[in-house]
Amino acid sequence: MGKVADMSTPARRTGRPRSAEADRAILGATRAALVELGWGKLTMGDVAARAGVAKTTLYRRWAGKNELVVDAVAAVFDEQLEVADHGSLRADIEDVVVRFATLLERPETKTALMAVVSEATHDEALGARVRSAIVDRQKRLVLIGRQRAQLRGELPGEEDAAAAARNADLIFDVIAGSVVHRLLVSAEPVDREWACSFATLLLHGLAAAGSGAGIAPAPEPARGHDQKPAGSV
Amino acid sequence: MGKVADMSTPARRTGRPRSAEADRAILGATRAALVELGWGKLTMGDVAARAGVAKTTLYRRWAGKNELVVDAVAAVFDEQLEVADHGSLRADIEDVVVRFATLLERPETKTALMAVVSEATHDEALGARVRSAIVDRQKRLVLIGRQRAQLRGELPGEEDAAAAARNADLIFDVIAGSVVHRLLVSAEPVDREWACSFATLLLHGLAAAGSGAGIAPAPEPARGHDQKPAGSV
DNA sequence: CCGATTACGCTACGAGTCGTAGCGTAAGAG
DNA sequence: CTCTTACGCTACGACTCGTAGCGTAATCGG
Repeated sequence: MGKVADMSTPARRTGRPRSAEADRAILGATRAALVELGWGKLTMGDVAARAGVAKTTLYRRWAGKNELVVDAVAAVFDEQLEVADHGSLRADIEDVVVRFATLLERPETKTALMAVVSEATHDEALGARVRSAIVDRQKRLVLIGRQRAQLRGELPGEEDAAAAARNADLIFDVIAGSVVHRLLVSAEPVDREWACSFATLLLHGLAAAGSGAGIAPAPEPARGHDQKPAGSV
Repeated sequence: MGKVADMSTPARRTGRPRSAEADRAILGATRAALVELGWGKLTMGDVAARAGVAKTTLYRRWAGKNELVVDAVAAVFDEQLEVADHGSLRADIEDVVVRFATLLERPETKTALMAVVSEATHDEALGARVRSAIVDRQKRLVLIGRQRAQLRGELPGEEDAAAAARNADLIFDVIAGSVVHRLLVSAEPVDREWACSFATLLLHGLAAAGSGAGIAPAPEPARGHDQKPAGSV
């Protein structure tokens, strides 16, 4: 199921196989523990007890809390990957926003995602794992939506492939970031009204950004890139 | 100096006063420890040692790691609150984006913010503290920017005060969320090019969203096809 | 059926952290 | 000077971590 980084065990043909049911039990127990305890108080021993598994079994499969939680959450994201064609770009955007918000409102994901991202700032391998297991799968939805919109004539086709990729990344960061921030930082609901306002904002931005200029791209040399870090450490 | 939630100690006129220098040393040591160790491995004992302070002193002032880190990070955000008038809405947006990104690229904030937000999903008091100490101060920049743009005639004035507030919240979530996501989740740089693309997206969205409709807000459950943007932009 | 191999459950362990209590001392307030 | 509070220090029980060792269970190749 999850087990994203198990490519490293290609040769294991003999011996007792690992219990697939233990995997399910462990990941489920991890999600349950996340809901009740939160990231900070979640312990490996507790997860093992809930799963009816020895603590050592956990460590045989995952290096630690971080990796375990990534896989536990990734399994949830696997469920929610389909998105129907709603006939218009606006409807598709609103749908993906509400859908993503619903996913984030689940207490398991809510707690875990931010914690894992935080840990990933020191652990590049963990970051890569998060991106491949969770982020990239969501990004696919943006690509699908754009393709549909282009077929409908709602968005202009891309001239440059590189620019298209950059644009898709931008849009994904805007959508996912806005929803996450609204929900987890501002702690306010992503209801249909908000989704509608957000979609309106995005639609106009997209229509313009795709068709080239419109508002002057700002004079470059005007100001330097330099900030004042005002170091305090 | 954060100390956001010390309103609860009004009556302490007698006795030895708390060392203000200890506060500075502790918060500085916390930031340094965050850089080196990250959230996960940061311990109260370590912070105390770095600050040259007894561990008990830490617990006399903060309930635990969460509260301590919030204040330590909030102090950083205090430094970076000014924003100059760059003459155009686009320039102001790009500036605030780059500025915010610079702040988030500092290893202290990078690590701490997400971790604290994660913990806040289980601790409403902590969430409120984060919002009042960090988020709301950033939100002020959005309000200032909008006011300037309205004075310049770049944005229409608001009819409804409630709608104006909702709109400001939306814009703030979009800006902050997008930058955070780009930087911490996608792990890609917020350079001038990205800021420019983002500003373009946002500018067109703003111009349209402010002037009322433009793209039909879509019917509720049974969504049909919508017309394309009326090109008022 | 039989060894070889691997996974599992269990126990135990040292190391490290947590948060608190107790004590004597330092520093302002009245 | 006395009262009150903060500080540094030490020590403590409780807990978590991650690992090691052991006997047992399951599966594969011959």
